[in-house]
Amino acid sequence: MELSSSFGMRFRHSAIPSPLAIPASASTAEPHTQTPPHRNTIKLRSSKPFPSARKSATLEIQRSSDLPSALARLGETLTVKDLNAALYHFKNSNKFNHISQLFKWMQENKKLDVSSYSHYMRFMANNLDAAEMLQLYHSIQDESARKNIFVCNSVLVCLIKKGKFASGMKLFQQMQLDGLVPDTVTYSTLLAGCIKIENGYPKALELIQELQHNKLQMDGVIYGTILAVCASNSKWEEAEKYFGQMKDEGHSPNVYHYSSLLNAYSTCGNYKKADKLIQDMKSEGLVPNKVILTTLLKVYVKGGLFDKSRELLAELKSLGYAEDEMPYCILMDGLAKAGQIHEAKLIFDEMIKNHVRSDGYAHSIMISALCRSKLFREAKQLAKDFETTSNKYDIVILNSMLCAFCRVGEMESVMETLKKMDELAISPSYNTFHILIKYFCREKMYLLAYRTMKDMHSKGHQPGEELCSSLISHLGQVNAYSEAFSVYNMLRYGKRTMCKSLHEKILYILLAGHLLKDAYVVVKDNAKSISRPPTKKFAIAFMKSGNINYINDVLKTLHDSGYKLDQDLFAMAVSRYLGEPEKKDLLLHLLQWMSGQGYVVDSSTRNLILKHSHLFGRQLIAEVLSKQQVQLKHKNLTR
DNA sequence: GTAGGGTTAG
Repeated sequence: MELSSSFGMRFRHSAIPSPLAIPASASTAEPHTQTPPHRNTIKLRSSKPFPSARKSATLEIQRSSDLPSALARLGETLTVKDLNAALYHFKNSNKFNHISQLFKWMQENKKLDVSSYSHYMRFMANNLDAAEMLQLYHSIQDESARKNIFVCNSVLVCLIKKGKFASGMKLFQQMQLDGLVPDTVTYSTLLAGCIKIENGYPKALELIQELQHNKLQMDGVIYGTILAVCASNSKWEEAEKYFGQMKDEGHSPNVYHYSSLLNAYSTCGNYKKADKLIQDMKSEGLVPNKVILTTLLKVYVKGGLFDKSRELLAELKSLGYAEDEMPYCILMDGLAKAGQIHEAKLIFDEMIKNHVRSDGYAHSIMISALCRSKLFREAKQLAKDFETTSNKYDIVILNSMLCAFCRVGEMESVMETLKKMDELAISPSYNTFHILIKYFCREKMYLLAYRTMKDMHSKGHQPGEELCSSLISHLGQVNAYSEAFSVYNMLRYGKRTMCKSLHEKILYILLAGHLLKDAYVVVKDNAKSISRPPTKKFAIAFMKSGNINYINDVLKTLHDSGYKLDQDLFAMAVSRYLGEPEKKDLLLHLLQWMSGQGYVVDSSTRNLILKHSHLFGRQLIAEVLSKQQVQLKHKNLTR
């Protein structure tokens, strides 16, 4: 079930309309059967006819408002070079729709060369998504274009910009197999992809090694990129190493290099090194810019130097570098995380007073910080303020608001926020679900919490163990046994690790609900994590009322897991079998198995079996039991 | 006339 359907609404899953949709006229334009009149006449009149005809045709194409028909009329006149120039022209006048129409025509009419592809890919890097770019690349017939360095780099730039590092790397490897010889641009492009990915540093190192193996020289941009990778992976020592190496090789660092090294110092808040770096930078004649000073603020904040941070923020303001919310966000987030929530709020208030541009980050930080400090009413008030003053929503601000509304228990505002999410076609995230499920649990709406978790799971989010564990307990308490088991299974078959005690917890719940078959699955898969008392409880329950066909299996499973079976269990099993004579084979099987494992039935059970032996075949029963007797005597003798 | 690098929330 859908999360939103709990509230009588649905999240839309509308496909994003492509801004590049090509009008049908582009491909279905009437072919012009008539030869344009001026073409032949010019040809006859002039000894150098084409340049001027082409020039006017090029101009007409460039100015055309109906590009497809202009192309149908004049396209033939133009050379590939002219068409490439037109692409360039459209790019300069930001006519991206024309670029795609023209390129499509060039493809259909096979009037394109290597630079048509590389230019088009460059120009459209922001307008095409990764899949479209890949499709375009793979559609290139011309082998020399497919392994051209400009073309390959352009495709890779697009993939990396769209955050598709893995597919970029895969394509890169394929390109090399196809004969591409990568250059430093290729490597800096791929390295840039390592900045944003998890664990990017080792991947960056591999690329650097490969670059060196290919006898390519590291240049200023490569150094800039690896410094950024170091910074985003909190590796300031490595960043220092590259910074020094770069200078040793004669590349003088620019503000980018300084800002990355500075950023590398920020994670650990090493303000001494940061101050020294700023001094070095100034003595090299470089002037700290907005980014440098904002990053320095981050260093001070991380280092806990809040007075110095406030001074620096004042300096940023006086320089006109605090016109958007970022420096305020850095400081207030740091203050809040250091427990100085009221100091943080002062910075926030100052920001509001100064009418600083905001995309909602500041509100999101403050609302979350207030919630963390359990100041829910203030958090809710800010969420309400944001609603009235802004219309810039994203999933993070929506989650912050939702959290605040949930914490003060304002169901109506919660619903409004979910509705807004739906209207804006912003999909709920992992955090959205967590916030809602926690809220429903607090409100004792356990089945709604359960349905929300099902929804979450079906959308590909793996709920956290703590939340699952608490929901399992609550569902158990309200006798929702199979729902509890369903939550357990989401964890069990998810990628996350789970605490061993959960197996016992669900086992008790399943036993309370008499879901013995499910209980057996839990015991079978996790016998080693379950202690003796619940195992015993399970064994007794199963012998009493579990499916008779599985009784032997259960006993064997318990035995194999190291559980010592006692006489009571055998007595119960035997009495079940005696009640259903058609299961006599199972009883015989059990008695034989017992002999094999050194178990013996006690005398009263033995007598009971003998009393009913006519049902099973006296001879057989006598044989099996006497075998057990021999064993018993042997056992007593050796004791 | 085409290509590559830096800062913010959960």
